Amino acid sequence: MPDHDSDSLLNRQTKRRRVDIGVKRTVGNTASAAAASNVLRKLLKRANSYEDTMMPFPGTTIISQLLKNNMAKNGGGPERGERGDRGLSNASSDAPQEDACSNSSHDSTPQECLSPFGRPGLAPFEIERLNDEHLRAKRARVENIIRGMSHSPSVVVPAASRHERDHEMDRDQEIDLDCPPTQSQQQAPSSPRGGEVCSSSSRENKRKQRLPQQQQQSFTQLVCQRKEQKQEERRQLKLQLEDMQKQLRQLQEKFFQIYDSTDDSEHNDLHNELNNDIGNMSEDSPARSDTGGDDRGGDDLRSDNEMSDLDPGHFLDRARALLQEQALLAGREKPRREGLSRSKGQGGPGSSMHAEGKQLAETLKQELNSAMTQVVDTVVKVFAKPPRPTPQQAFPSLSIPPERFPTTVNGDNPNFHTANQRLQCFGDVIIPNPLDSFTSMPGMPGPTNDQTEALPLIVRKTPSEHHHHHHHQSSAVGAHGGHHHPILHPSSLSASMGFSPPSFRHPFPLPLMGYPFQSPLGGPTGGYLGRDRSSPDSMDLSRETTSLRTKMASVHHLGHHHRSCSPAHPGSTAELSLSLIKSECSDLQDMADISPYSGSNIQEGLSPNHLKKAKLMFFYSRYPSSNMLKMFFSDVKFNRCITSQLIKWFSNFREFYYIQMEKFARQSINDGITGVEEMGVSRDSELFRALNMHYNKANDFEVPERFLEVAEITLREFFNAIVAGKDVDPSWKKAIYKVICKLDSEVPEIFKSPNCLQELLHE
DNA sequence: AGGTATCCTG
DNA sequence: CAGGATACCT
Repeated sequence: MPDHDSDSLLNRQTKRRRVDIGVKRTVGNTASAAAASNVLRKLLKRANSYEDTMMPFPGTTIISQLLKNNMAKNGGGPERGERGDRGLSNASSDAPQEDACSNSSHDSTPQECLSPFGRPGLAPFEIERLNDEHLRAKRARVENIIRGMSHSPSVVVPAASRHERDHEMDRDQEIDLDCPPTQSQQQAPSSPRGGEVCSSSSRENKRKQRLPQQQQQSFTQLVCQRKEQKQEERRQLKLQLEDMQKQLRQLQEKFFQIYDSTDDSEHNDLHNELNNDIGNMSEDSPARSDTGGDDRGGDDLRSDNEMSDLDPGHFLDRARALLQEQALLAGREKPRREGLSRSKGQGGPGSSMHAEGKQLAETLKQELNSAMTQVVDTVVKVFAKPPRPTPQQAFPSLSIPPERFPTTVNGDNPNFHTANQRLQCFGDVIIPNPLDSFTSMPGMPGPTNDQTEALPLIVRKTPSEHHHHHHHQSSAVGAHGGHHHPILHPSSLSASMGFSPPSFRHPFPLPLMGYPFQSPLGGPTGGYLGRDRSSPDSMDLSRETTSLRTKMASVHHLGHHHRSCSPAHPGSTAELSLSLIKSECSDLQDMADISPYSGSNIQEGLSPNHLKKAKLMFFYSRYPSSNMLKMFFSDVKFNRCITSQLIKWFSNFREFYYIQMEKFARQSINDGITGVEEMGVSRDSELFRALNMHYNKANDFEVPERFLEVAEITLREFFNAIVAGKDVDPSWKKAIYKVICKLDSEVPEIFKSPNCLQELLHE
C-alpha cells in the first residue's frame, strides 16, 4: 500500500531538512531543540556507518592506552578546578538541548554517513561542523545519562570493564559529584554483585521511585544496601575522576604546544577547526559553515583563551587522538615527535610539520569518531534493550536521546518525526521534569525542555506501530476513513511534504482544503470557502463546504486519537503528526495515482453538482451498483472513498425515501384510508412534493413517470405491511426493500455525460 | 475480512 | 448528509 518511493522521498526530504537545521543551528545555548536533534542523529549515523571503517582504531584500545600512559606519567595537575568547573557548567547548560530531541537513524544514507575524513573532498567547515556536533552530542548524551542515573537508586559500577565508559563516567561525575555513580544502564551482565536481579530490577526501581503512588517496599532494602556500596564507589570514582582531569589538563597543554609550534599559514584550517571545535562547546557559530578556515586566522588567540573554558571531557577526546597520533608518529619518526612534544613555539620544521599536521588532523578525527562510535553503541545497546512498560514510568528516569528508541529498537525509520513534528507532538504534553537543572536552563523554552524527557516516552510508540495505529484508525472509521482524502491535493501535499516550515507545522494548511469543485457543468463552482451565500446552488455548496469541514475535523480527530497522548491543544490545528500525513499519503496513493487528473476534467472529489446529479439519478435508480455509479460519474476519479461516498449518498436518499413512504402510509392509515387502491402518488400529492423537494429542489428536472409508479408501489407496500401489523417485526421493512430494489429502471444515458446537468436542466 | 445496507445520531 | 455502529453477505 504505501508507496515506497514516496516514503523514501519523504524520508529523504526529512533528512535533508534536518541537515539544514543542523547547519543553521544558532548560537550556543539557545540552539533550538530541532537543531539539536540533528546532532545526535548524525552522531548515531556515523556511529553506525563508521563501525566498519573505524575498526582499525578501536576506541577502547586507544583510551586504555591513554589511561595507562597518563596514569604512569601523571601525579596531578594544578589548574583543574576552575577550568573544569566552568567548562562543565557550560556543558550542563548545553546538555538538555542536545538530548532534548536528539535523533538517530539507522537508515542513514551512505553519503551522509561517510566519515569526514573518509571523504577528503569534504569542505573543512563541514568537517568542523561534524566534529563539533559530534562532540556536543556526545557530551550532552553522556551528561543526560548521568543525570538520569543520578536520580535513581541503583547499581554498582562494574569494577573495571570498559575504559571509555569509565572515562565518560568519571568526567560526568564532576558534574554531579553528589550523584551516586549509578551505572544501571551500562552495567555489564557480569556485574560484581547480584547482577541478575539487580540489573533487571534497578530500572524498575528507578521508575517506581518516580511514581509517588508506587511504593517500592520490595526494593527499599536492596536500595539501602546499595547506597553504601555506592558511596564507596563514588569516592573511588571521584579519585579516578580527578586523576583523569589532571591527565586531561596535561594532554591539553601538550596538544596545544604542538600546534602553537606549527607554521600557521597552511595549518589554519586544522587549527581553526580544532579551535572551533572546542570553542563551539560554549558557542556555536553559524558563520562557520559559510566561512572557510582562512578568514578566522585571527581567532587563534581567542580560541586559545577559550581553551581554558573547556569542558575537560573534550580534552579527553583530544588527548585520545593526540596520543594515537603520537603513537603513530613515534613509529616512524621518533626524533621529530620528541621535538614536537617539547618545543613550544620553537619553529618546527615547516613542511614536515605541515604534513604532520594533516596527519594529526586525520588521526584526531578518526580517534574521535571511533571513540564516539563505541560510546554511542554502548549507550544505545544498554538503553535500547529493555522496553519500558508504561509511558508514565518511562520518561522521567532516563534522559536518553529520544529518537534512539525507535531507531535502535525496531530499526524503523523515524525520519518523519522531524524536530518540528516532535515539538508539536509533545508541545501539549505535560511532562513532569525531574531534572530541575534542565528546566531551569536559561533560554530554554519550556516545551523544548519537556521534550527532553518526553520524547523517549512518546516515540516508544514506534513508527511501525504508528502505522498500524493509523490503519486501525482508518479501518475503525470504516469505509469513510478516507473521506478527507479528496482534499489532499497531491500538489499541496507534496508542498507540505517539502517541509517548508509553515506547511509542515500545519499538515493541513488552508490550501489543502481547496476542494476541487470543478463543475461538471463546465463552469467552475468557485473557491472552497465563503462562497456559499449567493449562488443558486448555495445550499449544496455550503453543505459541501460543511462536509469538508467535517472531514477536516475528522482528520484532526484522527490525529488526536492517533497521538493518544495529549489533551487537546485548544485551537491548534497543527497537531497532526507527520506520520499521519504519511498515512494519508499512502492512502492517497492507494486510492489514486497521484494527480494525473489535476489538469484534466477528471476530479478527485465529488462536487455539489455530483450530488445533484446523484439525486436526479435516484429518480431512476434507488439501488445503483457501484459499477453503475462509476459509469455515471466517469468524471470523478474513483477510489474507495468516492465510491463509499456515492453509495452513502444513495443510501441516504433511500433512507429519506422510505421514511417519507412510511410516514405517508401511516398518515393515510390514520386518515382512515383502508384500501390500497386509494393510495396513489401523483405529482401533486403531498408525498411527491416532499420527495421532489428533496431530490429536485430547484424543480428544474422533470421527474420520470416511472418514479411515481415506484413511489406508489412503495407506499402501498408500506401501507399493506402496516395494516397487516408487520411493523411489529423489527425488520419488517426488509421485505419492502427487497421489492423496491427490483424496481430500478435504467438511468438515461445522458446521465453518463459529465455535463448532463447542463443538458438535462435546460431542455 | 471487506463491501454494503441499515439504523441512529448530529 | 456524514459518521459511526451494527449486521449481513461472501
